[in-house]
Amino acid sequence: MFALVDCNSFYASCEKIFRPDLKNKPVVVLSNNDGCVIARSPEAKKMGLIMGQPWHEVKNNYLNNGGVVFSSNYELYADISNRVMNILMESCPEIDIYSIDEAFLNLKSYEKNIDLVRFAFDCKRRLREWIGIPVSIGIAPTKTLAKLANKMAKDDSRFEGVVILKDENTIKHFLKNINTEKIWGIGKRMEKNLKDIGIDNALELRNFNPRLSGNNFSVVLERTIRELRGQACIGSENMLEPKKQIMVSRSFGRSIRAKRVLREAISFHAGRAAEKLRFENQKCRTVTAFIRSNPFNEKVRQIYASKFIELVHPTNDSRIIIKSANQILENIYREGYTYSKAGVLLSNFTDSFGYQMNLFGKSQDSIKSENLMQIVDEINLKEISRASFGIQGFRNTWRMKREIKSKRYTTKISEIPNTK
DNA sequence: TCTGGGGTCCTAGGACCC
DNA sequence: TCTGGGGTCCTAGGACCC
Repeated sequence: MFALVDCNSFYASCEKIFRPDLKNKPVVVLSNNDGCVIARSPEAKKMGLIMGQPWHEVKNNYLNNGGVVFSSNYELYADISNRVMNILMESCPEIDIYSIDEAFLNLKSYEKNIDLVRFAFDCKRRLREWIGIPVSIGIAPTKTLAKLANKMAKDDSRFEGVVILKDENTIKHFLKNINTEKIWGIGKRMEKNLKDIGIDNALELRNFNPRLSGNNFSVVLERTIRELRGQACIGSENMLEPKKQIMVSRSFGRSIRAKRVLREAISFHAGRAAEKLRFENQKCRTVTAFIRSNPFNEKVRQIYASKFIELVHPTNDSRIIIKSANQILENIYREGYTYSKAGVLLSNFTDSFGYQMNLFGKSQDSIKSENLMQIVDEINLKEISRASFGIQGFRNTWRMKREIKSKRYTTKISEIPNTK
């Protein structure tokens, strides 16, 4: 059996922890640039706000009706997430952290010896009392079913946040009332394809044999079907798996035309990406950069330009990565367009300990590079100051908007809540 | 005026090889 | 007039996820 523990309206709940005055009030959290709504407290959901809705469309109405809003504060959310995961790990060491706000617990080794209902409510209570985060828990024989059980726990208050799907008949009865699009792994596209051949709910999908149909369905769908039948196909992934790509991209606070400003933004993102790469103990061989116009603005001429560079030697040196990204920019930049976003993607990793060196081992250059990067990282990590590279610029005219951010209550000594 | 960011996996099709 | 068969590897792009 797997348990899926999922935090309710995670970002909004994080904001409420340190603001008891916001209890029972609608709270939403916005994406970068204060662009759209990405988390809504139950009260905000009731007001009809939709996930991903552009903020400017709802702003006035929402605020006039007493709604409270925050820019995203990822430092806070990451820290709260760690605390949640640590507590879960104490309940069940075999944990698979799936995202910032949810984790699968593999209960296989001791499900026979514990009362699942009690286990679930204990977890829930602990997270609520010790951290202040409300969660929903779904337990079922496979991850896909646990996901569905979780959704049910969340949507129907009668279950008090916990749903356990165990015996065959309950599962069948339950699946009959689930639309296919609600299933983990079935998106808009697949839902339509299934509808075209007459499959509308999860039970029908469960009884479907994709191999017998003339349509081309991929192995992904077959896996989902088997999972619905109770056959676990999505195992416990090793959470320590290294990343395969690192992306840093941002929309600009305003539209940009000048190459000079793009250069700063691209350099900044490249530097950030290199930093992340070093923390992963990896080196990359491919650097990709892109710039694009605003796809939502029909009035401007559209452009999406991207290219990549293959490096001869794998690296995580900020200087090389920044330089490569700028070479790409020189290449892809076209005058006369208005740009709204830029980004850098690193890929093709080798871990930074073992890779093919030249005949005579490490060159002086690479030792110097490693030492320099280490010092840069230390300065930034300890917040002694901020070490950056000249080309990354100081003007920051492209920086994003983040006007209503809460404090870093748990990670910054000067921002600790003050209750006087 | 104002519409996020960061990932993974899979597949088709091209290049290349014997 | 006639022009094989089978394989691997890589990449771009699609679909999906939170």
